[in-house]
Amino acid sequence: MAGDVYERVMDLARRRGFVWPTSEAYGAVAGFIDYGPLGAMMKRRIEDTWRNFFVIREGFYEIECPTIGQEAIYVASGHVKGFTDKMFQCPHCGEFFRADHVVENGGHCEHAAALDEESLARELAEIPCPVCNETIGEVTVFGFSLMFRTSIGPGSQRTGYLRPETAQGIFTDFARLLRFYRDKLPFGVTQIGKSYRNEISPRQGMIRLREFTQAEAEIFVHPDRKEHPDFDRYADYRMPLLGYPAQLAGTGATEMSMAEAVRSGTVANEYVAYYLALTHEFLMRVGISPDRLRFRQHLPDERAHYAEDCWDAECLSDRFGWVETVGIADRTDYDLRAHASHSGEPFTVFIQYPEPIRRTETRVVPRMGALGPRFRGSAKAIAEAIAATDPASIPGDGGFVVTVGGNAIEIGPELYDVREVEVEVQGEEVMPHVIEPSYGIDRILYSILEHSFGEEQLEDGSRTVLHLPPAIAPIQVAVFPLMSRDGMDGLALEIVRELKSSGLMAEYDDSGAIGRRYRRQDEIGTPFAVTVDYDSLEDGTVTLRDRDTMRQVRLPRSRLALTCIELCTGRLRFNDLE
RNA sequence: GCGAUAGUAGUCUAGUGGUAGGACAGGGGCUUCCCAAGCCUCUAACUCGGGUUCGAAUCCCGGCUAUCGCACCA
Repeated sequence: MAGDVYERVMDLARRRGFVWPTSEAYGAVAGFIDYGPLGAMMKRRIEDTWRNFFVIREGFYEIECPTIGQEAIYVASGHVKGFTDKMFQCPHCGEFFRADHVVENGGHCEHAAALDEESLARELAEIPCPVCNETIGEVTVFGFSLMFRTSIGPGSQRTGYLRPETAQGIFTDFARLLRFYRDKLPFGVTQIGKSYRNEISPRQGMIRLREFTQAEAEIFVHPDRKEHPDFDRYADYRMPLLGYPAQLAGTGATEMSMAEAVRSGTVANEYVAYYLALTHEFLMRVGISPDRLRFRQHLPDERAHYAEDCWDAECLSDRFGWVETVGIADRTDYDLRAHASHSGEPFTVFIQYPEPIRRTETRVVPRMGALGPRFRGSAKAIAEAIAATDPASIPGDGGFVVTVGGNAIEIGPELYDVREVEVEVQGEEVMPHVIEPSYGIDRILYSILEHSFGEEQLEDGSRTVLHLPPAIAPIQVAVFPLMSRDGMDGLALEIVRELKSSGLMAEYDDSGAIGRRYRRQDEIGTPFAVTVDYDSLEDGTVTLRDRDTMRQVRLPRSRLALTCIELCTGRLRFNDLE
């Protein structure tokens, strides 16, 4: 068969209804895909497995925010400014360039990224084009935003953006989420949904999409307590880690336990290590092959300046090489701090001390008995101003001036006392740090297809198989009558109904020879096939066939549904039945 | 985005300025059958738009998509 693995996998995906180009009736659009019947089913199963890990097991409730957000959110998050490239087109040769890069390389300016469009255009006028070498001359510099922009409501009064990541919804809901979790750290919140990036030139199939699905968890932790309360679960979990020193030295990944990884400083803290291991377990569960999976630490210049540590789970693709499918970062308090300063809301948690801290402070205490008669209605405001005065700023002779309502008021020593006061501090406001595991569902789904894709030579011919885990396979059980006569078809249909009512996705097929039907199901990854034959009519047994080994066992129909459920949930393996 | 190349049933492919053919897949039947068997039969295509021409799937221009190279990839 022609083509590389990517081509053969995508051909299968199109033909059998996993993924195809969008809106082909009008010509497809690059960077957008449609999930067909089997793909949508498989994607949902991946998402449900993810929910099982993060929502059910970790207890991080899922929320759902709009995909359109008002401009202020993305001004605060830095996307409006940082997610834009200033570009221009050479009027002579038509090439597009990053304006700041050309200006910097032209030697005219050292920090061109800080210049506005007009200044960049002025600088560019004198510079030769890097491609055609003509002096650029008069040119327009425009911002190319990777965010899709839209307007909210009639009259285009309000700018909105399609979210470039799901995370911001969780950050902007922080105060309500904190209350939901009853004001305690740590807590985690998840969201699965579409995000949008207007990529300049998306050309890697499902790998770089303009609309894609993210599954993100934001875990809010105390900045000084990055020991994971459940770290024991993964302390001895071993997996290969490719830290940045190893990348710089050109050595390979080192296998180590998570406890060792934290102890040796390879991974910054227990939280990051915990989610590295959880991610490893998750990816294997959904069908990523462990020998085509690695965890790579970001190099210091690759990492965002605020991130304390950042790792990517990368899946090996035959065509694309190592593809980033999951990012796990300790983002510190960067996001919450940004939203706090832009919104004016606190974005902090009040952490009560185990014991209140008592200390003595020197305070200026107003004498209300003297202030009241003298200042009457203004006395309260003046007393507050006096109390707020720093005792150290009061000159030796005792008099000072406070400003209340724009009026300077002379305060004599008879109006206040300076004395030692005992104060009790119950706790402090803390801005949590954020641990963020962020999963690219589309890339994971593609990687699973590629990793599970097999073309096998058999004694008589060949077969194409997707070795999908049963929990991910779109269809779990196929049911065939050996022949569609003598009541075998009726019995098979009855079995399909029974399996479906047990919650399994079952499919009936009586078309063509039995071998052909097995092949059809192999190709879409259906893990199990049930065949109804003449014996079934006699004694009520059926055969159950395993996709990967092509072996069969015979079992009574009465045990079929439960057996299939146990096989699909992994409580039972097929060779336990043999 | 720029440049090069390409686009024929679901898939692969033949063809060429004058009737678009095959294989596989798919549907219906026959066969009665446990790993793509056989026979009959049916469905189904020239990427889209414009131009040249008596006539265009074929030649020209443009769009779209794909592949490759360049640029881009927070």
